[in-house]
Amino acid sequence: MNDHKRRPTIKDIASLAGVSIGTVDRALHNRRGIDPQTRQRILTIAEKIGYRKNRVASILTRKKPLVFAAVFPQKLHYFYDDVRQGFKEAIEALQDFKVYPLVYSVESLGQGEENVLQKLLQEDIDALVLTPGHRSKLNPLINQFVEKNIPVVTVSTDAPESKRLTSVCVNPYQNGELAGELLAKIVTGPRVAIMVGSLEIEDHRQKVDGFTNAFLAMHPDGEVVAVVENHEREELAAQNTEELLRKYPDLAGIYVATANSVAVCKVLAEQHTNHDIKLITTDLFEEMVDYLKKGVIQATLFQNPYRQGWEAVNILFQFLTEKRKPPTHHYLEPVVVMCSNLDFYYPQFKRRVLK
Amino acid sequence: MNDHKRRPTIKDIASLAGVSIGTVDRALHNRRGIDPQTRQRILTIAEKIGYRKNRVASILTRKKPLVFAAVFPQKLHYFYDDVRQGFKEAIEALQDFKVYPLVYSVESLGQGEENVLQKLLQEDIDALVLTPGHRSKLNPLINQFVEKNIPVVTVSTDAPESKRLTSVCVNPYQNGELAGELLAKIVTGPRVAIMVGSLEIEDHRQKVDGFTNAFLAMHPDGEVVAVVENHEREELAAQNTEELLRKYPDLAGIYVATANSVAVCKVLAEQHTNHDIKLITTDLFEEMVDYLKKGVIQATLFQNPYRQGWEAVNILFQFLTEKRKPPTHHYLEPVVVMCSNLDFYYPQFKRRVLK
DNA sequence: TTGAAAGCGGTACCAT
DNA sequence: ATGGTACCGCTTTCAA
Repeated sequence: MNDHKRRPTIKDIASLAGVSIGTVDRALHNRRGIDPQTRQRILTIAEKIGYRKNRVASILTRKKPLVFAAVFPQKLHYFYDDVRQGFKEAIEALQDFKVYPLVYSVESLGQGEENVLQKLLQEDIDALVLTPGHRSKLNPLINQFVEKNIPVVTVSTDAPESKRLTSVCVNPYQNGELAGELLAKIVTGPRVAIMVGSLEIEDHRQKVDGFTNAFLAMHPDGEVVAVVENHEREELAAQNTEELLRKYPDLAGIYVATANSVAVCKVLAEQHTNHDIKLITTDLFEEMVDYLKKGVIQATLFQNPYRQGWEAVNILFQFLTEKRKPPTHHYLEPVVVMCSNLDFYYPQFKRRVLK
Repeated sequence: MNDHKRRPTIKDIASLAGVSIGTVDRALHNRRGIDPQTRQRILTIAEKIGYRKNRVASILTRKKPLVFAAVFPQKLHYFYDDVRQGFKEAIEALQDFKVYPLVYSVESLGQGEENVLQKLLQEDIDALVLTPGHRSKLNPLINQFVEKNIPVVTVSTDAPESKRLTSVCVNPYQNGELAGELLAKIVTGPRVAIMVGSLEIEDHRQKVDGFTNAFLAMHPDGEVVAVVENHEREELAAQNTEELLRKYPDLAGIYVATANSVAVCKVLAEQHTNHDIKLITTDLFEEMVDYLKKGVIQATLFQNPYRQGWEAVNILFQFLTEKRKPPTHHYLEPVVVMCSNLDFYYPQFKRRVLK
């Protein structure tokens, strides 16, 4: 177990096989210009002595840098800025391996992504990270990159029908479940409501499903009395909230499955004296901190945007440098954030850089 | 921002300064045998062109492997096996950098650590990771390693008076706070109790403090009616629990700040019909899973032992390869684990390996 | 004090 | 089809 025996190198293989290191390289990398016999012999030897290539050395000899391109939205700063930051810092940590960032922005999710991707298709990049807004339009574009041998990883949103390598995100269904379980435990009455951005959005629908299932499973006589859409508009969110309060005077909890929860908080903070409504929200940004501390928000489910960007880079790096194929989804854990662990995640959870 | 300009190398510095790369190396590493004038000149140039050494290349030239030694307990398998696993896999991921593990075990925390460390002092190791049991006895030993220029990182427990580089752990006070806040939100009555292993243990005492403060702050008329010690003995834990139930028929919650919570669960599961007691526990292992699913345990605070081992390795690696000094404490986030996010952490949370 | 050169473990390209 | 060798960026040793 405590082995520090020297790792075998191509030289070892070469001398064992009685050939040059050039030939060994040919055999190992399936290059042409080598006798199938010798290749087989070399591969057998390599296998036998447990050869594994030294990535450090092989990277050192790479002449062209690896360029990792990214396309992220600007709007919803609190979220995508963190994704971008994670992306950049992950690359920064890989600088010794000659990895460089090439970052593009679109105004908001789904706005002009095609243009940027078209432009990127001309550039000489080695990998692509993006948050696809319009899947149906983007799928063919994504596939074009893949066909050019440029792996693509989606972040936070997905384009599952495309040939992207993997998707880094928090499983929305699980996220909903966690919210449902938590609210079921906190709530003092059986009736709760859900607010989403839009039920058209797959992510939001899945959160609703996960929440509903978990809440009903955990709460003996629980009931989800309403699912309302705020279409990411503050006034509508406020209006919806007031309506909920009026319509269900005994409402015991609300789960806001989209990031736009501030309007809800405002309404609840004002009406606070009359109702005892437990609020579970999604994501984390500045305006929420006070509401968390004041107890208007009981807990929020954090999706770790910084880490999403970070992980995307590392998945791609591993794929490019050692052909390691990731599973089709790379799910991060949703995190229950309350007052006492807020500091870990706000203003921004800096993953301690590994290596 | 999108720079892929080639990073400057010592060669660049050399030609700019009109010296050989050997001299540049001497200047950069403060080696002897160089004119202070030239050194200064070289350092200025390096600074000006923003030189940063390529760790990949420098590691490649290292002839001797780095040996990372570890001493972990065997008992409390569910916890220390994960720490060990994290330690090993982190090193595995660094194998291209010629890092090798040297793992020793002691039977349980504080049992015979001195012997093992004495033995290790003779060996040619480059770094040491351990879970110090008896601090007072271990401090001088730890310092001996440090004085031999072998950095030491403590994991999960600490030896703060020693010269260890840093300690990787979950801040027990924060852990307690999180428990307190959570229980305050879940509980249906004001009176709760705490069970620890022993109040002699700093870690447990801090959890008690953190819990108490947070619970009282969050719960308007909350009251911590008892703090009992189970001395990590099942019978005692069971006995204590029964006593609590008898003495405080209105008990609304229990926080078990030590890992030994199964006995408590058993008692509560039996008495379940009479009392509505919310239970928050610590750590996660097999026997707890059922109790979580049945709702006997409301939530448990996971301390991510796997990641603790992993992080220790990477902190040491960074320290050794780039002199990066970590802060005196490396706190990991305590994680709220309930049914719906259990899968991420059990049987064992495998951090997706980065790079 | 300084320079030159070998070598780490691969890759790439030339020559044979 | 195969061998030889320069080179990536740095460390280390040996000469000068």
